[in-house]
Amino acid sequence: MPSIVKRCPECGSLNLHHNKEKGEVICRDCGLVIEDKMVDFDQEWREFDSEAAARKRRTGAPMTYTQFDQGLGTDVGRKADLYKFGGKAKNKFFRLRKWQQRISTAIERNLKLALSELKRVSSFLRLPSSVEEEASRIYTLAVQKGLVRGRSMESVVSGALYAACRRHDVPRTLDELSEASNIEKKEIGRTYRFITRELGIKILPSNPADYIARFASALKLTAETQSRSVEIIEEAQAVELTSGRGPTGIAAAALYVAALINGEKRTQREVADVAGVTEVTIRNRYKELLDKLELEKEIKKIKKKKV
DNA sequence: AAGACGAAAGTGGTTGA
DNA sequence: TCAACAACTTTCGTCTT
Repeated sequence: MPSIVKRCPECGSLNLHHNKEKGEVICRDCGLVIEDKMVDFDQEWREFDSEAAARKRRTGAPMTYTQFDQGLGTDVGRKADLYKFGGKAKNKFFRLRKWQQRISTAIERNLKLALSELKRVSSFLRLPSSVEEEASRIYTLAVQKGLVRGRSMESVVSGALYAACRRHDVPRTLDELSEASNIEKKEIGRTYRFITRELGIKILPSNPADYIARFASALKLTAETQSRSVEIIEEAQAVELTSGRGPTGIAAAALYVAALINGEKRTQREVADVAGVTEVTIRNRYKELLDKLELEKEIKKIKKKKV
């Protein structure tokens, strides 16, 4: 596996975790995020072994959904699209394909615009190309199913991006999407729910720990605090403290506590701002954490030290 | 004076009759 | 379709550092 970074600059460890989906390299020993905006080295496309034909076709430049005319046009509805659909949806898909050929020019126009908007937003958020690719694919499917009708193109783009982020465990908050696209948070959430439902895309609730690296670096917290807060989240999950709660709130509270314990206190306000939740939510989660976990002693220890 | 705390009322979405 | 409900927010007064 090609990698630019060989050693953790913080602790010198060679035990690095290269997460290509997130575009991050993390040191397994000290938790330092060494590179979080790296290039994605992988092929953007996976081979699906059920599709021998698709493999044959795949010579020359890689097909990509981020370019409206490459592999699209009258060729929309390639078999690779079907890999996540069942038999019922397949028939539908073939019908749509026929349709598609008739109105392909209109769709091409739409896609051209939409995909450039998608690129703009995704580069604003510095998303890895795998996510951009996925979002393009989702958007393309949405257009083919006519889901954009009655909705603004931009909001569907944002919804597709949000869904792609979630699928790749590289979650961005709705606030971030909203800031990047100038679409209201509500609207993005609405279209996100709509298109994932209509396209039958299953998305698991995101893991609070996925937010830690980003929040922590925004708050300039040390690697120890980071890994500490991930531990806290894991403990909390073990006691079922996390289900049904907003993942960002949990991440924020864990980070807040970890910072407190490690003597790098940040105010609730600061943490709340980067996590996109309110102080109240942090307090609530924080209180639950103290109740259920054995953290009170540690915090008291810190307090005594100060006095 | 700033930060932390918590009560109360409001919001938008989900669920179940 | 509507009401109950959970999670979260906003707002605001009070306590702590």
